[in-house]
Amino acid sequence: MDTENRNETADDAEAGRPTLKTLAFMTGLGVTTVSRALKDAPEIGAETRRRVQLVAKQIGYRPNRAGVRLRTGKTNVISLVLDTEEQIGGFVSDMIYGISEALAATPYHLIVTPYSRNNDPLEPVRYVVETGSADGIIISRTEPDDKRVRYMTERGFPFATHGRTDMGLEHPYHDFDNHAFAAEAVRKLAALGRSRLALLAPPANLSYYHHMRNGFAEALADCGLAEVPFPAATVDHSIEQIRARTRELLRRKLRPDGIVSGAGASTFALVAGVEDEGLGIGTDLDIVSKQSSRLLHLLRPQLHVVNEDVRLAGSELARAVMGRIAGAPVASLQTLSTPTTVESYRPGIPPR
Amino acid sequence: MDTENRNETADDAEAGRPTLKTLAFMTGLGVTTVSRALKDAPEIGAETRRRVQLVAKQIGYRPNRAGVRLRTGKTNVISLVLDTEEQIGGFVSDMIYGISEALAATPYHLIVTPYSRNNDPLEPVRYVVETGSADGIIISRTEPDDKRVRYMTERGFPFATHGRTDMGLEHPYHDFDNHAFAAEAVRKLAALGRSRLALLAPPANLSYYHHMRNGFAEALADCGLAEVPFPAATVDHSIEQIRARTRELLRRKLRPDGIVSGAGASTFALVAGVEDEGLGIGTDLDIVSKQSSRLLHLLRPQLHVVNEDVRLAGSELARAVMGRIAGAPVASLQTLSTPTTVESYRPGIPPR
DNA sequence: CTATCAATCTGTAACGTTTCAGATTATTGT
DNA sequence: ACAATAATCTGAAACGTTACAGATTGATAG
Repeated sequence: MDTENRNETADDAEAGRPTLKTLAFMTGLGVTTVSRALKDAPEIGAETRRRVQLVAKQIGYRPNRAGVRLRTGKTNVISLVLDTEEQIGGFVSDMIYGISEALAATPYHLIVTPYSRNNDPLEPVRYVVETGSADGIIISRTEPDDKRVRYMTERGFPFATHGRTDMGLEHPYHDFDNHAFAAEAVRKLAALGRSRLALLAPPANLSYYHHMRNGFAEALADCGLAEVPFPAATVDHSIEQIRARTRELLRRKLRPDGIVSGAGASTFALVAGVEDEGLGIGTDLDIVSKQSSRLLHLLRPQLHVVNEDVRLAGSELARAVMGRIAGAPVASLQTLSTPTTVESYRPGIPPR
Repeated sequence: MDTENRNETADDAEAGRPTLKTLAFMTGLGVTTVSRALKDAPEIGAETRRRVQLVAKQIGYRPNRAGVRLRTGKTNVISLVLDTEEQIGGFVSDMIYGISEALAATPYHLIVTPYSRNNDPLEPVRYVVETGSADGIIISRTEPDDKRVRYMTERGFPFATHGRTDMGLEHPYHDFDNHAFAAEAVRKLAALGRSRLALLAPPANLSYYHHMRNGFAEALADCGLAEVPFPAATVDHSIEQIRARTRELLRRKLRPDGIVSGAGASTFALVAGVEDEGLGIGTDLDIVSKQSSRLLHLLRPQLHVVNEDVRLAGSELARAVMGRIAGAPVASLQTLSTPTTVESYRPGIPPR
């Protein structure tokens, strides 16, 4: 037998990164056999399998991603589609860390696909799907009737959304229970004896606007409290805008004595506006705010906060897309994160 | 001539995403010609070139990345190597936005390669280099004598660092001038009549620790001021730790009347510590802090701040790696960002 | 009129992987 | 002893791209 010339000469396997051919040469097997042995295919002898895998481990074989991708179409990439107009707040870092965490023990890589809020949000999604540059997509800023969700669903492209939709389509998602958050917040303010509440809400096109608004409205009704409308500002506005609008809000004849804020960074502006008007947090009015980074109690200890774990959201979303790719039932890929109870610190007493 | 059967039949070019073969079929040319026409190779007729490019644009041809990558080894990917233990502060978001901005008009994609600070920082770099999963790398948390820099330099692998090194190796970098920042900060405090200054510095292993420290020390000497040592805390410590250490610092017999803080998030903790001790910012002592998000003047208007544009850093770094990949001279890929002058707001007066 | 040359174009092979359709054994039943 | 079968293994082809080494044409020079 001409072992000498079975799979090219030894030279081929010499330099550079080991490939299947290298393994084939070293084991004396065919490249096909090696390929199958590595993925535990059934028709490979137990000993051969072990032998191949041993050698592969020894020489540190890593499948060439381009080869796999070209042949199979599988990219082993998850794309995080990001709005780069995102306001201050660092929300995104945690999300990325969370995703990375979930991807760490898998062959998946994370690729960031940016878009500007001013452009069509469908554009980056279409790009990824059309060019097949990822196996799955994670999107945020989800809308009740979301073009992107429809697009990907129609094409059977795996994805998970940060936030739910409301269009009769089942798909993987992770969401923070903003309904519960707002309701909790209102009840807290009620317990504090506040009665005229305002809500600094998300922009009205996003899904969680409705959740938060409904939770707010329901709890308001439950507790018999009144709303002071505050439609002029959303958590998407700039710090300066929110600050200015807050001042206007507080100059009304019937100003609120309690505010629920949907985002940590916005609360910075809110507080500034309140104090610009010579009012005191915890005295003239109370604020309950959601936050993702734990800075608010350092801003003003009198603030009441509810923590949103965005890192967790990232992990969950990554798990969800991977689940979808692997064909898991969608129902098992939908998670809702329940807000913690409202945390309050007594002024002057540092938290544990 | 058997045009009928030149490059397979029409069927091949029918379904799915267009490839070079599709274009070859449509134009009646060979696949090689099409490939060259698209990249403006010299030996292609002017008309042919135009014709091919027109058709390509019309049908929305996009080169298959896996094909290119397999054939040429070029990935068209930049890897951002990230420490996922990063403290609060959202620093990373801006960096990513900046990089995305610079990559937007290029064929490059951004991939995030995470690592835990507890593990070997060389590990993710080695992974990328060994598997060839990117054409270039961006790293941060640069050290004066940086293993990663040495590793990549030895292998001729393109990279850019956020922060400079000091090991006699030329390489692309972007850095914020922390020396100038610290010096500016000290001068500001001197001008405010402060005389005993402390520095909340970065961890001592990082390059910019030395820059900041030296700037601090030099300006201190220039102004004839004294230092109150504060080695117990760094900007990498947790909020709680910094807060506690700050309290200890302020309980010393000779406490500082001015503090320079190297990071925005740390300043939150610093302020809390100061106020825990019953001292007032702007009265008992002044603080000059660096910040990347513009929240500090909302925390306490009395704070003096210098802004670091991390988004810009991201763009510059991306440009630098791409330059390196394209073979630009290293000297042209080293940028230093000069700090703005110290911004101060008078209490109660909202900033423009 | 032929040889040379430049200008265009072309097919083949290769990158590393997986799938397909066998080929080679060894094992079994009769 | 022989065919049938199961258990292993195998080469060739293909994914889409680019580099290499020509082929074809028309024009130019001798």
